[in-house]
Amino acid sequence: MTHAQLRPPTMADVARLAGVSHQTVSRVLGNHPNVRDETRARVLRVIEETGYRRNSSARALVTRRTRTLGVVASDTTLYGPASTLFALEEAARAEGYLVSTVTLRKLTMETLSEALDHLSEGGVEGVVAIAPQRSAVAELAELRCPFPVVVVGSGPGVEIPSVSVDQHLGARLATRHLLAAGHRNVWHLAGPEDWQEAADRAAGWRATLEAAGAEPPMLLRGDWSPLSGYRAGQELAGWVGRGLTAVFVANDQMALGVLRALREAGVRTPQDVAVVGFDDIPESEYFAPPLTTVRQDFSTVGKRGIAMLLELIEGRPPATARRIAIEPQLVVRASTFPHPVQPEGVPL
Amino acid sequence: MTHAQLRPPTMADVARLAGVSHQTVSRVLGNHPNVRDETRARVLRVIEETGYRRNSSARALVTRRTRTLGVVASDTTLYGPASTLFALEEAARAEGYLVSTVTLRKLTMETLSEALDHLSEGGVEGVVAIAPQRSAVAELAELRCPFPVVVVGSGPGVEIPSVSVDQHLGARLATRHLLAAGHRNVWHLAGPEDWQEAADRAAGWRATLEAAGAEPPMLLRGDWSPLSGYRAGQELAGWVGRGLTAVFVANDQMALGVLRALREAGVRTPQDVAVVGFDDIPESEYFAPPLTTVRQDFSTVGKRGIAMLLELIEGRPPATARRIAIEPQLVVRASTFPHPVQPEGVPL
DNA sequence: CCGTGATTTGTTAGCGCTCACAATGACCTC
DNA sequence: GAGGTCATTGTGAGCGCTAACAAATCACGG
Repeated sequence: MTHAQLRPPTMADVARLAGVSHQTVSRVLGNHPNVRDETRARVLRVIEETGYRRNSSARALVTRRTRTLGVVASDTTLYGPASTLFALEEAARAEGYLVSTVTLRKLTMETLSEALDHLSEGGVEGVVAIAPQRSAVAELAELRCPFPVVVVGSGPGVEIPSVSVDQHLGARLATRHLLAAGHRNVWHLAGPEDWQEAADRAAGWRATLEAAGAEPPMLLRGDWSPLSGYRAGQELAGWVGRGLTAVFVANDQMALGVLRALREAGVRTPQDVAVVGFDDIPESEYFAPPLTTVRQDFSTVGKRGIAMLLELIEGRPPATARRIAIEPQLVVRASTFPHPVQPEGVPL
Repeated sequence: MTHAQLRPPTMADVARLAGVSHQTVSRVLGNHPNVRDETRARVLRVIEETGYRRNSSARALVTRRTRTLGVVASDTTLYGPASTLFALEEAARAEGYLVSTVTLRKLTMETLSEALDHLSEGGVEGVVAIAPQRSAVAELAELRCPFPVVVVGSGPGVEIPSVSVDQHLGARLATRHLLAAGHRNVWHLAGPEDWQEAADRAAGWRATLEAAGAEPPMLLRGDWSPLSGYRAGQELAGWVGRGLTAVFVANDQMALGVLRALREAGVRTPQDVAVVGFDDIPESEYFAPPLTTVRQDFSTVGKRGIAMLLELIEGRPPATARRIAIEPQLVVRASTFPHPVQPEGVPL
């Protein structure tokens, strides 16, 4: 590894060594057509020899393009945000952009504003916010930003360009699956009230039950963590034998906690209580029992999010709508019985 | 949200509006002491009104500091890398640096080299590589880089500055715990051969057994995934009753698969076979049964990694060694029995 | 052998900022 | 009141690059 020579070579250095003007070097690097092959080869050889690299700051200064995008995220150790982050970076890199990330411990107006400031200092041309909390997104709309912002992971209902998975549909798929398997009713362990996704999933669950003529039972709340699922599971165990036969849990991690609580209470899954999760984290297939869940395509979310942001940056006419919803998919495993009895008409 | 005015205001604009020279504006922004309070206030007011922001490219061009660090990672949906990434970004931001990430699907010489190129184009001042694979790290040492590189997560045995958790110690803690609980021998499901961490954990396991006078049994290999753990678990189940009473699994995800396979084979944990994992992912506490495992402090890894990189960048005399190993910690849960019998002397 | 147009190369002027240094004025000291 | 110090402000140069334009070179038909 060689580095830290006192002064890295400049374009002028390369030009001198190759016996051309700096502009010719610039043309070679820019793949300009009107350069004689022999000249190009000579310049490239000198570049190779000296290890020359264009100074990105000087370039950005004159072109007014930093080719850097920002991403603001939180909870990146969770599967969903981590996958989204990954997909965003990959999509941006494919377009020749660099991605700078700021990861927040908690998403509030201050932290969000600081994050945007920090990214702005870094000269990003636009920002994608992985912001699943409603309050944060609302504030995002207020903030005065010198660059475009796209929100990812917060459904519609915001005034900002957004890309997200159709949570309402996912919840309908999950609930319908349980009803179709013969359950008369479905309980729901929801995520934090402030999260758009949690609200959408709860709404989809409620709508499906009502459409099927079932009275939605008491709604429980967790905070996405296995622990909160465990606590809710203990409460749910108390309702077994009193009408509880199926639970739709708003994410897989909480479902894991629920499974443990039920198991410890002597409740069998799926014989006594069927459980459906949401996310399809890699571990879900190996839970006890393997978890039926709803899979989200984060990769598509990332690609579409970057595509939308670039449209905004480059001022292109919008090729797509400013609000995109991507379809999730039900993955059936052993924590539910697949359609043992076809019950009375469940509308799709 | 306001943006995309045709030309953002420059320092000269602010200077004109405030009736001062551009240099005075620069001084205000740089918190220079010798500016009269009244002048400073006037300048700040104009900055506020115009929404002026310093052009980071122009600044970087003249200061030769982009205040941007790069991170190369792979498998960022795994708990370990994701946590490390998070910790790195947080530590860098605390020092006023921006972090640009490149996430690789697979870590090879080409992809790594491309990633460093991409970051270099973006003008990073240094790079942290979350590179747990030995081959990749070896190549990193060969690559000619115009900036310093620090490796994180690959133990010692590389020629590059590195920060990592002491995997050997972690494996010793796990194995010793099982021996201390009365097991005569401990099996091991290792990670991929190419991974430094996998090798270190296997070495620690072997060393502990040999020190205790036990003959290390056949070593199994997985690829970190729950599925590979499940397959290995099926094989392990066949050895129950033939000397297998304890397994040390090289990560929690594989341990999850092992637990499922054992359960399906009618083997009870921990009564028939005790299991220890590695990582302490948030889910481990809710496995069936809750998993005894080894916790790694990724946050410290991140902080130390950034600290080391900044030392290298700023050419400071090394305040710390160029190879740092951080102590992991055993977390005992229900998948093992804690010390029911104190067996013949197990050396620490 | 010169004019015409295409190709290839060089020259100049900034991009917006910070640094080094010069200039100004206020305030002291003897 | 001359000379010195300090705090405050301004001036000019230049970081390394690209864009626009100017100049040189070449091919070739008349």
